[in-house]
Amino acid sequence: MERQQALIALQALANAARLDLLRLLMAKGKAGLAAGEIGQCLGHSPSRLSFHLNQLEQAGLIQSRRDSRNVFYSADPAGLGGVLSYLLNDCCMDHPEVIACCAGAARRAVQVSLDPVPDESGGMAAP
Amino acid sequence: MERQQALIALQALANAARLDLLRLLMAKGKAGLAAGEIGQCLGHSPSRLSFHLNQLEQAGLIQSRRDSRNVFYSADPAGLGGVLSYLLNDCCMDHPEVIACCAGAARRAVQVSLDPVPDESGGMAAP
DNA sequence: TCCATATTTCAATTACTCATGAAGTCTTGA
DNA sequence: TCAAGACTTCATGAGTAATTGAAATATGGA
Repeated sequence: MERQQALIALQALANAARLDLLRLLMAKGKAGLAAGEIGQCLGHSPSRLSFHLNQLEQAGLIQSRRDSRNVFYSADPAGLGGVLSYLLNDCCMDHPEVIACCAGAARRAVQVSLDPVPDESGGMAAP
Repeated sequence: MERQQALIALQALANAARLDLLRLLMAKGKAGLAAGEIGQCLGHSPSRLSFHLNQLEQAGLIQSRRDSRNVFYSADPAGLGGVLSYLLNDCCMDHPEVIACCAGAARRAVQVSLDPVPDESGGMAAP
């Protein structure tokens, strides 16, 4: 991820309404949630909600798909992953202490995403 | 790290000048850099620089100490670590796919900071 | 076709962030 | 104690972001 893209994503994250939104969508997984349901969950007006959803989508942090009358929004894990990766690798140059501070998460990360790999015969991580 | 604190840190990060600042200070390590030198490196006016340094300090991302006439600023690795940890753990609930996206960093993280992770199947896909 | 539901867009307003330059504080050395 | 250096703070103005409510755009069903 490039600096400019990371900056856009950080700006998207730097807002309470949007952070709540992302958190909710992360919890809901791939299926996501219809805009109306999100609005009910968080108590936002339709236009306010639409505004923030749009910001998050522009930033590559969420995705949308239309299903009949509803528009379903879901978190894009790669988007947030990219931001984290940018901060960790590029901005901090993998500074050991930064890493140590989120090592709990990082460790689970490795165990979750890397451990179950049986061999490397062309097999990639299965996300 | 709590949501409110994470939000403040994200707001601090969501600015090009401050991201550059943090990156520079990360590179300079514990010793840090005097405000004047930073200003020369990045070409900011004193008041502009002071404004952004203050934002970063309020957010817990950098620290300052006075040494004679100079004020030295240095990155606080725990601060950024906290934000990353918040995003990874609390916001994403350790979502495997998010984690996979920064697994390269995470993996180095674990290797650098923690006892060895039991994974010798070697060639993981580096994202 | 007409209506109801779901969501987005628009315009206006308010609130906030950032840059600038002048003035102020702190510290050191003459 | 005075002057200079190194920063910070303050006041102002420009630009940007966020909220609101009304109007517009889809979509599906009677």
